[in-house]
Amino acid sequence: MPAKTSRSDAPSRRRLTAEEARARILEAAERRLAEVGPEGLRLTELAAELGVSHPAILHHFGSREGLVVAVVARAVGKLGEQLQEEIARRPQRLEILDMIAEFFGERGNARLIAWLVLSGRLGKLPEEPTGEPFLLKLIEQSHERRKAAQADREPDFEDTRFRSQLTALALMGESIFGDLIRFASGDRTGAAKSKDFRRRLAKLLNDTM
Amino acid sequence: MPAKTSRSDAPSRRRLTAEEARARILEAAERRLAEVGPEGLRLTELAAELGVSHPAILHHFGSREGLVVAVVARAVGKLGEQLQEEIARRPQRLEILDMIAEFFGERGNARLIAWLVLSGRLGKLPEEPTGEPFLLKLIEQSHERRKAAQADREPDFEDTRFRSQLTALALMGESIFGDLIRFASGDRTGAAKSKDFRRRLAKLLNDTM
DNA sequence: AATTGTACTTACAATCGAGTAAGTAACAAG
DNA sequence: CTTGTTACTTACTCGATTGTAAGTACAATT
Repeated sequence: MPAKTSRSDAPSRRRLTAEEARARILEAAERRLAEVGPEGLRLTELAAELGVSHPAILHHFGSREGLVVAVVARAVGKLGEQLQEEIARRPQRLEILDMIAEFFGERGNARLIAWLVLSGRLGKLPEEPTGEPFLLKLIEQSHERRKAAQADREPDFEDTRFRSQLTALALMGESIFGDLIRFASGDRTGAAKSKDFRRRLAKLLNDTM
Repeated sequence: MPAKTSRSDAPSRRRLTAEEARARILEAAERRLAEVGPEGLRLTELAAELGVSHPAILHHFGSREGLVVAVVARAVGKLGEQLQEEIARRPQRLEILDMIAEFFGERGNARLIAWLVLSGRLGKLPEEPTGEPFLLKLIEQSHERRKAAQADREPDFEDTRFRSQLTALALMGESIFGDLIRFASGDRTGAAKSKDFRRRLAKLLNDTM
């Protein structure tokens, strides 16, 4: 007899709308994914954390992989939005770096992206999940600023793009490998050193602007 | 009845020394690890690739995790050695970058390191697997060169260290996220662009030396 | 109030992968 | 040749994990 007719201690079960349930699951899954990666995600574990049974998750996402895909789609969307939004404020260089670093580091986004790239879920052609080149606007804005700063010799756009790519790669790298590289360099580790790295990077970029 | 008494078609089985066998397994495991990561490594799969049964691997390494640890230990050792060795040649800046990039990229070492960091097998205190700060010598050498290049104003060692860290982080980041970032920047992808990135990075570092 | 849709449950099947038990044969040493 | 060691095999156990089947209860609609 599968599923008892009635549970004696049932305190009138709560029932979420599909949207609410999906959102709750996505959020928890995203957190977990940044920690353990797409291979490490366990449905039973996630379900326990949410206080539901694991088939509930399967009910909403069809399969484990379906859940992962959904998380990625949402994360990529959020990344674009947040970046746009914050950049609209046109902050100073170091401020931008701190912002991006915060986005990458503290919220575990660099880890998530790294997991996805390594597991082949992101960055492979046909590039579907990545969507549009959402960094391009940021680079264009940066280029405008450079042009304004030095009216005499026109800066090369390709150079601006390179500098933006360098920034992105350095910050992503820093948020993942930062302490490892510092240790290997006989340096001290930790958040203060991370901040120091950003300050020096901002200075280097400003000096050669 | 476990294990038949004799195989009719047995063509006099080859038998490797423990050392040979371990080396063979380590090499294959390292390659696989860079591809699928420590969670993705399957003993049966690896064994099939090597043409042995999977308990043979367990015989030499005790457990799956034991194999992973052995691979990491060997990889870290090799990294230090190779780096030392190549640096002893005192090549030019771009040459160094290409060399490191080749080490990171083509041989999948950045991927391997990334997997290990993400899965918490590398970079955690107490830093045992990392050993000594093997980048320090490289940085010191770089600093000597800077001092020689400009006898007038003495360069700051911390600045040299920063520049080395930036280089390492940028190159590791590039070898993993390079194409993703380029795509997001509306740039073209591929090895040529990767090379171009290195050229620009070398130029930036030389110009601000 | 009856009906219908669906969010969610328990129980189960099926698979897959690490690790074990026991035996076999290759090689070295006496 | 005999004997001991050990590299390696086959056959298996056990646990973990994804997915399914079937049923239950909550909530909206009529």
